[in-house]
Amino acid sequence: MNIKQDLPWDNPRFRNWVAVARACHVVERTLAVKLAPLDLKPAQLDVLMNLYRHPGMSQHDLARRLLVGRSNITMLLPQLETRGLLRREGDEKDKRVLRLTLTEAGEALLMQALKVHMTLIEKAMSQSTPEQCDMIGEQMRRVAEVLKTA
Amino acid sequence: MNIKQDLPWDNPRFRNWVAVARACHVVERTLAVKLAPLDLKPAQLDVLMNLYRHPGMSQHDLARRLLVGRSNITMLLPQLETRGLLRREGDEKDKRVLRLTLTEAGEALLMQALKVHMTLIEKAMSQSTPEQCDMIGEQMRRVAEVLKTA
DNA sequence: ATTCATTGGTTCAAGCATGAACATAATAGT
DNA sequence: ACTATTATGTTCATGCTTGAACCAATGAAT
Repeated sequence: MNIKQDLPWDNPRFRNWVAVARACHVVERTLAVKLAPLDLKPAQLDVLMNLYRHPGMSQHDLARRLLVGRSNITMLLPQLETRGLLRREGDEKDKRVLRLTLTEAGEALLMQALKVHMTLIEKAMSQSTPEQCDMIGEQMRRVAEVLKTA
Repeated sequence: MNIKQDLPWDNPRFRNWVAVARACHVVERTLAVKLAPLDLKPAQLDVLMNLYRHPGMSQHDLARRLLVGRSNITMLLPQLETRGLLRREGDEKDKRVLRLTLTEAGEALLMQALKVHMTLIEKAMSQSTPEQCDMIGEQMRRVAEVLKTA
């Protein structure tokens, strides 16, 4: 009858998820600091990474991949475009969509930023064995999957 | 010599961390939606949770625990205070600090919000065995620990 | 063909988080 | 006792993200 009997803090799943969230927060924050010398924010790095792996993406595709709103992309891209890091070119077939590709400069900056990002992640995950690391990734992919229908 | 040889996407640690970040993002977003009926944001819930577990905290302590700037707390609290969810009272000994405590209403709302949060986390982590879950929590605590000195 | 609905993108106002600059209180060094 | 340093909290300007309203292009239905 005591409501405090099943408080979340006694629940392993809850306690452990809090740890996940905190770790993410710390990594994000640290990444922002480490990227500052390149004049890049984590969100912008995400854009460059996705365009590198999927050249010719539309803005809508990019938004869905980054889990953000379309308007966010609209606000984000001009900064990168005027810096000459990417190109936006209208699609021939469908005059609504804008195809996005990295420029040479964009790729070059991305490579620098990736080095920073990699180093950080290496350090963060250095405590886990490869098996543990894979297991974590596997479970987290399931989390995202499960919540798609929620 | 090929720069693409050790691109991050071929690195298990990197790939798996991306999964962690995405899962966090999805959970955060879903939580925001589920909390909307209570007129609570995730950040506000974090405040209530921490005050429940550590009554009499100062604003500075709260900020550090939430991994957030002090000014953020200053901006966040008035909303909750005017809603009658918490009290801010000056410390007797040290006239700089403000001691924070939940009100009855604050605790009541917290309990409702916790039910929502719990349900979400249960669903998210339902795919993991207790052992996997504990291992994940353990590794993530280490991540946060390792990056304190970075 | 002509509507009607859908889709890609933009604009805009509002809400949050941040960091720097500030004010005040406490403390340490002399 | 007096100055200098540190610590708590606030203010403010800036920038990011969001969601709703909007426009233009496409596709579907009759």
